[in-house]
This record gives sequence, structure tokens and C-alpha cells, in this order.
Amino acid sequence: MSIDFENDLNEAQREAVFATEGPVLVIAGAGSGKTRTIVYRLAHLVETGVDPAQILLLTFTRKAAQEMLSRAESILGRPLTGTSGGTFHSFAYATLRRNAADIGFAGGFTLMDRADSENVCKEVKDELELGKGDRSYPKKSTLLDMITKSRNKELSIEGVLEREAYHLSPYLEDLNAVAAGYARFKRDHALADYDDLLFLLDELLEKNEPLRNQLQTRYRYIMVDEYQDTNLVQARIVRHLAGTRGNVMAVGDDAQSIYAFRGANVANILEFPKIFEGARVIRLERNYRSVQPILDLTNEILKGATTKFDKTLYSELQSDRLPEVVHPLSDQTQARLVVDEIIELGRKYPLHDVAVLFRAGYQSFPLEVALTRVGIDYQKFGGIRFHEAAHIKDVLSYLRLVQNPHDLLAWQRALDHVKGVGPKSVTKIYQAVHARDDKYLGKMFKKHEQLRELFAELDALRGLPPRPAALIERILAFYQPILVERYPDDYPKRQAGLEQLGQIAAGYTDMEQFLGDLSLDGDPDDEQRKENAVVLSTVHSAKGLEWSAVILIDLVEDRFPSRKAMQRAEDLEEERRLMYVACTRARECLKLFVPASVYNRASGLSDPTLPSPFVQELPAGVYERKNESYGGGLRPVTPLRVHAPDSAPSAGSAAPVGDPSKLGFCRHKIFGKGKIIAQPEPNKFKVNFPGFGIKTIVGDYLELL
DNA sequence: GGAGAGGGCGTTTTT
DNA sequence: CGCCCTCTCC
Repeated sequence: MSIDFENDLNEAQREAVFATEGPVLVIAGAGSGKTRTIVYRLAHLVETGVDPAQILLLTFTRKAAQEMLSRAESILGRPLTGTSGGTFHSFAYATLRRNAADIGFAGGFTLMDRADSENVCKEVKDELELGKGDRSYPKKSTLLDMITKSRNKELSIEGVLEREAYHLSPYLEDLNAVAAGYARFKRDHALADYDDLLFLLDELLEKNEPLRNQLQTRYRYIMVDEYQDTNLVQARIVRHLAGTRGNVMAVGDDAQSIYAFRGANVANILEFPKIFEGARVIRLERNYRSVQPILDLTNEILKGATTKFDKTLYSELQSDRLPEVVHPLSDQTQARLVVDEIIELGRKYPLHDVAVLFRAGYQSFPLEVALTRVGIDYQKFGGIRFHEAAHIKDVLSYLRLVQNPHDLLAWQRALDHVKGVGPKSVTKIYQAVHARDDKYLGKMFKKHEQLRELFAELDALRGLPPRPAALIERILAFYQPILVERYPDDYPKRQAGLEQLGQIAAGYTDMEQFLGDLSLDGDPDDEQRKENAVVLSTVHSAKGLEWSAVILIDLVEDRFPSRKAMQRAEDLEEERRLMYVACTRARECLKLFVPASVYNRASGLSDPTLPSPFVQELPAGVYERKNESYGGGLRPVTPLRVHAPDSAPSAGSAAPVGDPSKLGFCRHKIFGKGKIIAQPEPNKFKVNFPGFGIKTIVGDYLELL
């Protein structure tokens, strides 16, 4: 079977597929067949005799890598044996485990997850007696945020505070102290966090020339997907791996950069041609995913960006239906309307081909309730992960102790279930274990029978061959009574999760691999799309995916864009790109929901909302508006015209300007209330905004008062 | 030193 | 409203 590159690819795609030697940068617009290009390139390499084991494919999620590899296998008609594919983090973890002694972890190390890292921050803060009695002191999650931001952006903590957290500057010294303590704690207990994986790998490659050469020789062809979302250290890793041969292809789209908050640096993609001299730049611009009316709308979103993208997507897929902007009366009725919509769409598409997207995990809760009520199955991506659930972490803590007796975090978790043992005793027990202080331990065993049982269990586990499945099975039996006591309300559900954990363990022979995979990419439910389950996802987790129908909810100020992003211009820009990513996921049908009020759990009341600026900005021609009527149904709304009937319609979606000839007061979504002082053009107004001064604004953005 | 009760507070996004 | 942190009592 030979592959039909002529028919299956367009010219630009073919160019990228066949450019196998030397550096290549592929700027791939949304839906432009980026995945297809990578898949065919994999196949082409192997078809021309490259050993699959010489290929390294770095992607944003493990799922993406697996999908690409299996698609390449299917067009090749044979397996890709030995190809390395995965995330930077998983690649780093695997490489570091093989060279643990070289990075100062002779006895191996344990990978921490976010909660572990936060707990260490708190531990260090308490140890240093910082923030005692100060209620407004930065919380552990804030402490960790600053530490990892500083690392990922490779700025001092002072630099991070200056740029984006000025309000924390009084705590600069404390933050530095916590950061230092945090680093020391990790060393002392053979722990590594997500950031360490990247930095340790970079360091290892920098220092260990033989290893670097070995990897460069092994990986003759490197492909990196989603390059716009790599950070500085990831770019250095790519450089180390590519070496002088530089057979590296980076694929990405600067308009879809949505991970700056964790240090992603668009400069990586923009400067790729400078770093890899002689790089070929190939642009994929034709869109194969979406119908033209959807692209008309997404092109408008990009037009509003401060940083201009020379990107106007076009498609040959036509449609006579415009995207819809729906205005429900509240987030509660939004949930009901979305359910109705899903049922309707379910007649046309399989449910797993319909997605509801939102800015933050919690925003789908009302919808989840509504879906459950009518019995529609759903699969949620983003939000709390499998391995983050307390009962899973409980069970894993025993496993971690078998693997790494220095893992204080695991000790804390395991000992937390022993009655009568609190934080202080944990420290003492930990010290006693490592100092072989049997007298102290013996005393404690007498006092706390549960403690004796725990130690007996751990010893038994350490005596077994280190097979994840066998150990988990034993642990589950031991943990059962603890589970029932700790979670009397919902332990059956949690038990199901634990059984699932046992299933996953069955697929592993190596303990470290098992633990690492769980933390790195481990939601077993994500592995495949459930048939007939509608997809609920954060926009971030929807990256790279597509559906026939996409519904976006909660498109109101403070939610999308997030309230936290309203302060700094560059954060708001990232929200805009996020909105762009969300809308470009849709193939045929796109619906944007803008509830007029949302439930505020602080007050227990419904707060009125302002439509998201990203919706407000859209020109009237690119969508059809529908309002929920008080009676419950949806009614199409004819946009009001600002100008004389013969001019183009351009009324703002939610707050149309009335008669422009009448000067008076108006409201702007950012500048607030202002006085109109002149009308230099039919649709332009000079407005004096208290506190902001005189601005000239297009009428569409003003609401007349 | 641990466990339970009251009070402030505030929901991004992820490997 | 629910979480997390702190304070107080045993």
C-alpha cells in the first residue's frame, strides 16, 4: 500500500512533509491540517527507510502524541516500533529516571503534583514562621504560583512581582525565603516537581556530553507540536536534542498561544528562524475544518487583537447558517437551554461530536446537574483530575513510601489516617524511621495501635515484588476501612475510582513509571471519547480538538475574560486568543451563550452581567442573535440599525446605540459612563470619560443613556 | 499535641 | 455556600 501524498495533502502540507532535512517551522492556522501534516511526515520518514526509533515527537498531551502515532501506523499499514512520543514532561521524566544519579538523585526520586508542591510551600512557610496571624498573607497556592512563574519565565521573583503581582511586593523577602526553602525541601526528600523535570533535563543535557551525543544520534528527526506554547527551557531542550544537524520541525500558531500564564513564550516560535539558521518557514492557511461563516466570526476576533496577526482563514466549506449568539436570562436558564440545544444537535450528530466549552472548570456545574437530570451522559475534560482525588492520593501515598522512604509528603498523608497522630508526630516518626529510633517508634506503637498496623502493612508491601498491580491490590484491602470511615457519604463512588486505579496498575510492571504516568497525564477517562456522551471541556483542554457543534457558555465579563485577566493588557490579549481557540474548534455549528445574570455564591443572589467584550465587539453581520423570552423560549432578534437604513448594519450586539444625533451621556464597557461632546463622523463619538479623558469611540461600543 | 469549632474569604487556565 | 485557616479547649 503506498501513500497518496498528491491527493491527501495540499502543496504547503506536502512541502512540510517532504522537508525532512534541516530545521523547518510550520505556521499552521487553526484547522489547517496540522495534525495531518505531522502524521504524513511520520509516515513519509518511515516509508523512506528511517528507523521509527530515530523519531521523537513532542506534543502537548500524551493523548495527542498517541493519536498521531496511531494514525501514522494506520496509513503506513504497519506499527511504528520504538518511536518516542509524548509530552516534554513525560520525555523528561523518562530520561531523568534513567540518569537519576547524574542529577543528584542516586536513589531515584518521586514526582510531585500540584497539591504536593503547595503543601511543601505551606510546610516551609510554617517552618520559617512567616505570616503568623496575618490573615491576608499569601496563601500556599499563591506562594507556589509565584515560585513556578519565576522559574518558568526565568525571572527573579522580584521581576515577577513587578510585572504582574505588584500587590505582593511587601512579601518579596518572604517569597524568596519560601522559594529557597521549597527547593531545599525537594532535595532533602528526593522530590521533583513539574518544573524540575524540564530544568533538570536541560541541565543534564548541558553537562553530560556523552548523553547529549547519544540522544542526538538516536533522535535524528524531531517534531515539536504546539510550539507557540513552549517556554524558554523547553526551547533549550529542543536545541540540545537537535544539535548541529538540526533536523527539527516546529509546528505552531502564534494566534493560538494560550499558556503564557505558565511561562510559554511566543518568542520561541517567532524567533525559531533566528535560532535555527536557515530554517524553512511554511505557512498552512487554508482551513479544512470550519464552514466559512464560523471563520468570518473567528477572523473578527483576531482583528480586535492588539498584536496583529496576518492571518485570515478561509475555507471552501460553505453554510447558510450563521453562528448564533444566545442571550439567556440567567446561568440557570442557560443550562436548560443548552440541554435543549444538545438534544436538538443530538438528532444530527453523535453526542461525542458536540462540545460545550467554558473558561474555568466550575462553570459547567449547573449544566452537569441539568444533564444528569435528563439522563444525558457527558464526559468532562479539565477541572479536577483523577489522580488529584483525595482517596486516590491516599492509596498512592503507600505506594510512594514503598518506592521512596524519604517522601515526607507521602508519610504525612499516610499518617494522617492514624488517630492521635498529628503534624508534630509525623515529623518525629519520620525522623525516628530514618534514625532507626526503635525506642520511640515502639513507644508510639503501644500508644497507637493503628500506627503499628500501618507499619506492619508497609513492611509487608516492601517485602513483595514491586509490581504495581499486586501492591495496589493489597493496599486497597488495607485502605477499605479507612475509606468507609473517611467518606461515609460517597465511598461507593470513590471505591469505583480505586478499582479503576487497580485496572490501570495492571498495565504496568514498573512502579516509578506507574506513579509518573499518573501524575503526568493520567486521567483514565480521557483515553477515549465515550460514545454518545456530550463533551464538556475547559477551553485549554479543548486545544487541538474539534467537534461538529460547539457551544460556548458564560461569555460574560469576569468569567470570559476571567476577572483576573482584566488588569493587564497582555492577559486580556491571551483571553482573546483563548476565545479564538474556542471558536475555531467548531466545524459546522457554533453557538455563543451570554447569560444576563449569573449566580454569585458569595451573596447567594444572581448578579447582572455585562456581555463579554469579545462578543460585544462582533459586527452584527457575522452572527444571528437570539434572546430568551420571559416565557421561556428563544426569539430571534433583528439587530437595530444605527445609521440610515441604507448603510451597513453595525449595531453592537447587546447594547445598541440609539439615535446618534442626540448628544448626551453614554456608557462604555471599559471606561464607564461618559459625556458625548462631539460626533466627528456618523458612527464616531468624542466622549469625555471621568478619569480617562476624551476618547474617540466607534458607536458600536457605546450604549446611549 | 490533637481535634473540633468559629471566622474570613473568594473560585482561571495545566504539565 | 463551602473551603481553609486559625483559635481554643481537651
